[in-house]
Amino acid sequence: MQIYNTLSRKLETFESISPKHVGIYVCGPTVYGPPHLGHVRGPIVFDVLRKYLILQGYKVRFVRNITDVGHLVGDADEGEDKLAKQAKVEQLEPMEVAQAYTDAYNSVMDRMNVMKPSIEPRATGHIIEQIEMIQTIIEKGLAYEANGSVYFDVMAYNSHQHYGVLSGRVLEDLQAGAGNQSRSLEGQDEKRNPNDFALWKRASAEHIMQWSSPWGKGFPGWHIECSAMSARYLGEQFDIHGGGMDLLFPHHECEIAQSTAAHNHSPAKYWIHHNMITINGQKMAKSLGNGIMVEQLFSGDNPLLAQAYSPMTLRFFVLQAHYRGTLDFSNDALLAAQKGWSRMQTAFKLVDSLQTVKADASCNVEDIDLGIQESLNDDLNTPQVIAHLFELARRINVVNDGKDSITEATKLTIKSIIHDYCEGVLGMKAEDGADNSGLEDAMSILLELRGKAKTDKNWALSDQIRDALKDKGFEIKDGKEGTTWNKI
RNA sequence: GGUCGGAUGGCCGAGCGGCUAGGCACGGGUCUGCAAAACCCUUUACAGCGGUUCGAAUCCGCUUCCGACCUCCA
Repeated sequence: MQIYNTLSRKLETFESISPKHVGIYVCGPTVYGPPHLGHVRGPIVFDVLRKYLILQGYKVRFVRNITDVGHLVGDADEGEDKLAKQAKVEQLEPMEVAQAYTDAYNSVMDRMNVMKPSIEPRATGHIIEQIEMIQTIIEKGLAYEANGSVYFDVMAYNSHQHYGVLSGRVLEDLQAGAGNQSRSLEGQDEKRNPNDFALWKRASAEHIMQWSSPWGKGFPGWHIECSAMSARYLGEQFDIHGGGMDLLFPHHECEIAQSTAAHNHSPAKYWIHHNMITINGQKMAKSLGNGIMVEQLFSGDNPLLAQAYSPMTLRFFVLQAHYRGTLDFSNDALLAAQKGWSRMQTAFKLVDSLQTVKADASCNVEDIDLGIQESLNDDLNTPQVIAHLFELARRINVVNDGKDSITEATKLTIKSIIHDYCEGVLGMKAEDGADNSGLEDAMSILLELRGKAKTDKNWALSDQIRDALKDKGFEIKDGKEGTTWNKI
């Protein structure tokens, strides 16, 4: 498989560090608010990657953290701890806030059919590991304490290593630009160099979340948690580190610096970054007020939405774009995804009832099977995979209409393509009202009555039944072999 | 100001030197009491200007727009 490595800015052939085992670390959410659309892309993309690796026979350990240590809020909020701030507003304990939003996040992940991480470590549960790692870095002379805080010494590090390998940033540029847009950060004057970043921050008295450390009461810096937890669960060197492009700098750059400082080598072999979801061409951000909560999408309760969309529609929508490009969100785009996914599902449900022939079948499906594998191997090109699946749906329909024929073997291949790639790798599972118990009987009575009305050419009545059922969410279809129904 | 990405048909989105995805919407048809569903057909788009090439949406240069990031804010 070819995969784009941000570290080299090139497509590389994926080779796991140890045979048949893959370690993946993905930066998880900071749980200080309900999940929004932007939170959804990364988990889906890396879920697909994980599932594809599993399909290829790899044993995957997938670690996704929960950041429940609040970090400093930006300029407007006077450096108050994010979680602590929200806690005051809501009159809750910080950990209660973190727990509630962690649950909300995981619930969304479940509904979107994102596999649970193998390990889901919390930052607050790994304070000791973080402190130990900071100590190691200090011992190596690459960090220093100042007034109860510890900073990473970027200049010292850069004299032996390259600070900027990942993001392509040059230290001089950073300094040059620093005066321009940079905010006035607390404790800036304690640093030896403005580029130094915090490993540990001294906590002020009103800071709710704080821990004892060799440097006094405080809390860990933003970047150190991922370094400490990935090393703890995946080792000092692991295969894949994933995250959003917005984390590339400074977060991932700092992770590399910290890990390299502590362990003498770069932590991850492949760095994979997905692009952002935009609304009207702009990144979704709280500060821009254009965020759509995932719950709102599922309920339709947002001015930008004409209706509610299902979790699988969202997933399909995300997968219809390549992970490295931005994806522009709109109601129309979601609607298109919903209709497309629905059509594909309808066709795939037909497979079991397809008639087969012994020989001389006019329809074959090998090319699709191969095409999908090629697309997946080509930097996880899910839009192409979906295009192939639509072609498969088309062929199924043609066979179903009796205009083409397939052998039993082809039918099995079709089933395995759907099973392995659509349900498996893409993680698209059928969505219909599973709870139809008793409904069948009631419905057959209605349809019988309607059938009678039709025989009597009482169109008014038959249409009335059909329309009324449609209002309630049941669609009636008159086919050649009788009438069928399904939940919309 | 610095760094890095983009600009593709009505919309969303692949493609990244020749074979010109896919979905949705639109139009025509088959089927149908009418619908729905399904199938078939139709529609040659790549910001602008130069250049390289037998050949460019794809490579190079310039221009114009747009976006992301720039240190404690996924």
